[in-house]
Amino acid sequence: MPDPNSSGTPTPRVRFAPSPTGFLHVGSARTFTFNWLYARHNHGTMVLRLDDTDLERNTEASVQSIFEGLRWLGLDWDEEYKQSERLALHRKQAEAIFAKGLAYRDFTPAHAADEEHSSSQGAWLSNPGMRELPREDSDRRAASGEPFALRFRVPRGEGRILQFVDGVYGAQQKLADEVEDFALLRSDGMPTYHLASCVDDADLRISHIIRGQDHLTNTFKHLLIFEALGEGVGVAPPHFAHLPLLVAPDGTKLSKRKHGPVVSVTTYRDAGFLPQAFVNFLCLLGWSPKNDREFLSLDEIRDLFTLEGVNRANAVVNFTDDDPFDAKAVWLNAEHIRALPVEELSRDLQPFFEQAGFHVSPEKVAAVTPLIRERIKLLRDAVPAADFFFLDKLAPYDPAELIPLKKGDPKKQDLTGDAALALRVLQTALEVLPATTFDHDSLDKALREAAVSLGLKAGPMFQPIRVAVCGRKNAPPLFETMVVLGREVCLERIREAEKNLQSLA
RNA sequence: GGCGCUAUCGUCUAGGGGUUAGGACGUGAGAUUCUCAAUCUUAAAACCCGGGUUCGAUUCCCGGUAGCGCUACCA
Repeated sequence: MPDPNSSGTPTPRVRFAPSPTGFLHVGSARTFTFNWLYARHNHGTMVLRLDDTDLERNTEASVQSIFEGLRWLGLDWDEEYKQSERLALHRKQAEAIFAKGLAYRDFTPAHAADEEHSSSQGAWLSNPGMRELPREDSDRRAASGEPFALRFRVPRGEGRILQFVDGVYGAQQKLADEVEDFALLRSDGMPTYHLASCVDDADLRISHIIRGQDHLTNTFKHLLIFEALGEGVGVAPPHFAHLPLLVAPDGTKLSKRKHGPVVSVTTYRDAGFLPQAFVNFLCLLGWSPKNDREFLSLDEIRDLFTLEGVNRANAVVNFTDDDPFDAKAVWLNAEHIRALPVEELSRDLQPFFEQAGFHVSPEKVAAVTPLIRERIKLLRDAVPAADFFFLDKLAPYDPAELIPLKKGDPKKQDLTGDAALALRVLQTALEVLPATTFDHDSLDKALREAAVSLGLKAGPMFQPIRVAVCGRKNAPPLFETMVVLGREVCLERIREAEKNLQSLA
């Protein structure tokens, strides 16, 4: 790691600050990923901070599920904090801000405030009665135990302009008069998000805040808080960079309530996404390497990642009712599956077979993996793609499948004649196979020779055997499949097929 | 309502004062193969609208429209 003092710019410190109110959301996963990329690209520090100041909604189960999701992504972090353990600091800072006269106590009961705000036509900006309440009255009421919220005293009537340069959206400014007197402390004494987050960002010396664009306008409030923090002139605010939001096809922000499990990273994991594929997909939503490449490894993304590459428009995650996954995510997953060494893929596949009830040896899975690798897009596809390798007895299938169809004209099928042909194919296979070595080349040679002797092309020759052996028409290449299955299983299944075919005729 | 942000194929995006507006996914067609898949070729598919500025705007500016976000004692 470079010495922060050796260059003009210190190494960045970024943070990901989820609030544990449910499972890890794909939007959160992307925010985490972008922070991680920024940190690792710049040799900085990644901080994970649980923003759990909302006691009502936070649960331990959610904390666990967020960690689970983050671990699955395979991205690490360097420091870890829990906001709820830092309450003393938040309160102390709130008091300091109050002591400076930059905040005031608002004794309006919470529910009453709600009504007032919603009934007022224009935007609610402040509570003049409370903002102007003399200090002695305020102290007296507080001392008597009357509950109050602490509100920031936003500068008014001064024409004060709040401004910052966003790393993605560029120069931003807003009149302070248009910012409402937001709460710092709730009436139960707990800090709000705005206060806790800024206090912690300052205390943890966060240099860059990279977060969702839904915080863009909140940033003006945060600027005010940073200014109110610390001794004299306040604390220099960190750099801000806001990320375009991930939205559903209906254009609204992805939400757990509205869009269900499709917004949870565990849904992707359970369906058999590879974490690197998922991360690859996430990065392409709102960021571009600008080199026409889309299939990228994590290392490549990390090397290419810059804030300049971040787009400003919201990105649609294109799922439907029929298919919960964006087609591009699925395609990328298939690409990453093919890029994986067989041993690794085989290891990743094992739990999916187990879960489907196939208690099969790793050796068997390893043998099957190369045969299905190009035929699956999600890891879970491996189960239906490979089940016939593991079944003792094939599931019943339509014996008519054993009969090869003539191309282009399935209706003019001479069913009985073709059935007889298929039967001869199977019988021939039964004659040839016992004497054939079960490796690819020998099977290839033996069966092709048999085809010639029957006056058949490869297609009509192989289909009956394939269906007999796999129980269906679409399957991996025949010879490799037969090798994995072994001679005994193949012969047995072909005999069974022969029986089925005879019963048909 | 107020304030802010955004606007290129169906989706993700590149681009940028003069281009045949590029790529990817998906979709259609074809090739190849023992089926499927993979692969290859190919087709259809976009600059929100209106004004400016300019010799020339999709690109710059303004306005409109639309979408999104914030407007909580949620984060």
